[in-house]
Amino acid sequence: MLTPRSKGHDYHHGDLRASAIAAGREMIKKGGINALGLRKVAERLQVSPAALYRHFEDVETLQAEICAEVRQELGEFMLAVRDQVPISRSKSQNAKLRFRALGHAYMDFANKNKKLFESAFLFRLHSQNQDMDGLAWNLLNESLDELRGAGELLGKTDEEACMLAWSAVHGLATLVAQDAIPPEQYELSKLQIMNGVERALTGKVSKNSNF
Amino acid sequence: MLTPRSKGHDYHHGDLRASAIAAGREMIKKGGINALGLRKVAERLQVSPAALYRHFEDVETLQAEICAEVRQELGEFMLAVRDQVPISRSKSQNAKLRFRALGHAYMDFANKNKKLFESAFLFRLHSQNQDMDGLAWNLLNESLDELRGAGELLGKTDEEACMLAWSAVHGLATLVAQDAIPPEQYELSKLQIMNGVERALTGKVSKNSNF
DNA sequence: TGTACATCAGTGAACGCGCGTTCACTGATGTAC
DNA sequence: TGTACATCAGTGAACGCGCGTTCACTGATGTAC
Repeated sequence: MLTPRSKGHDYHHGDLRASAIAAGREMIKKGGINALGLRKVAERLQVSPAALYRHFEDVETLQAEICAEVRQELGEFMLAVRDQVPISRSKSQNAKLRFRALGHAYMDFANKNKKLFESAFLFRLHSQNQDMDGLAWNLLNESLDELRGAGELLGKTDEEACMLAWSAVHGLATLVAQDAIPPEQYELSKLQIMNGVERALTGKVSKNSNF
Repeated sequence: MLTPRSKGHDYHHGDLRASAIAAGREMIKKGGINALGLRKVAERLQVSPAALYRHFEDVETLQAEICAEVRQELGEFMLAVRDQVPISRSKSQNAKLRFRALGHAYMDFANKNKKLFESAFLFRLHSQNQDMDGLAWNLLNESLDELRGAGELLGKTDEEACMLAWSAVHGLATLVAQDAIPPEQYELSKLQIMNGVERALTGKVSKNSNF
């Protein structure tokens, strides 16, 4: 169990809110956004359905909070992967490798968490209607700054860089999450996307770009 | 009414099958895939729910058929837009313009039919699990052949071309369909994608690529 | 330190709803003779 | 050309189901005195 009861008393759950989000997450992970239901979450936590209304206004709120959490996770995963890239001597090389790491992480997350990824972008709270917020988006812009600082973004290219990179990477992520790409073709496709994006941004691609 | 009854007899509908698909399409168009329901379709057509079972095995079949129809429409729209491109003297120019037209059409379709586009790729019949079928995909490959024939695809680039073009264009289409892109930013974004893709494929971009 | 009590997080039963699907049926159509 | 009949596309009533949400309630917790 995610939040074990500390004593023999069953009446109070401990942290029902967090448990509900975790349980809902698992349901979405397995069956997609439609597999999430308030009653099912309650049943899974062995709690009466009404109890959840102490923590969430309605089922849509729960849904939205889970999706927001997943988006956050995606960003954190990208961050972690990027920061695992060994530092290169060359500033340019460093910027490029870190940039590629972000793209890879984004697509890998979608590939490993298909339903979660799909759902996370399907429903948002009204406040966060645009994609141009959130950790992932900020990391991309940070990375483009690094490339720019290293002189790897050409003038005209620069304006387009962000949109192209975002769309291409998000595009393959979407496709793989929806099983529109045969699994055995995924790794190659990922490389192709990153090579293509790098070529579009910098005008060339590092030799032997196998990652 | 989509299929007006020819006489005063109400018992037989005329073409319930086609009407059901059309009605369902409208529902998805307005409210997304979840707005589609067998009973709602029946009510809309002033027909008993059970009548639909003469034409569709179950509600999922209806859903899948509508989605397949939309995917077909998307392809036909792309075809139509591409064939409206005036013929250029240069073979290269021609290939590029026709390629760009396909991309624009794809994204415009998604922008104009957000919910339909979104749904069309969400559910497919088991047979058509992969994206690598359908008119849209074939048109892309055709277009890449034209570019290749005109000597506009470089060796290493060639292998990546298809995946990159598909992902980038599909990516923006997805984003705009999900309202993740501010409407006033759409036209510019679309240009940026096509310029980026063209640069990645050909190594350069036609001057003043405003379309 | 012990008791009274407000607070809060749960219960459990019930609500109405809309859904997909089934079944025995019936009205219209068109074909054979 | 008229009638008998098989075929087929509808009807309408009923089924069970699971859903989100509400309400009056109750058990546990922790704070004031």
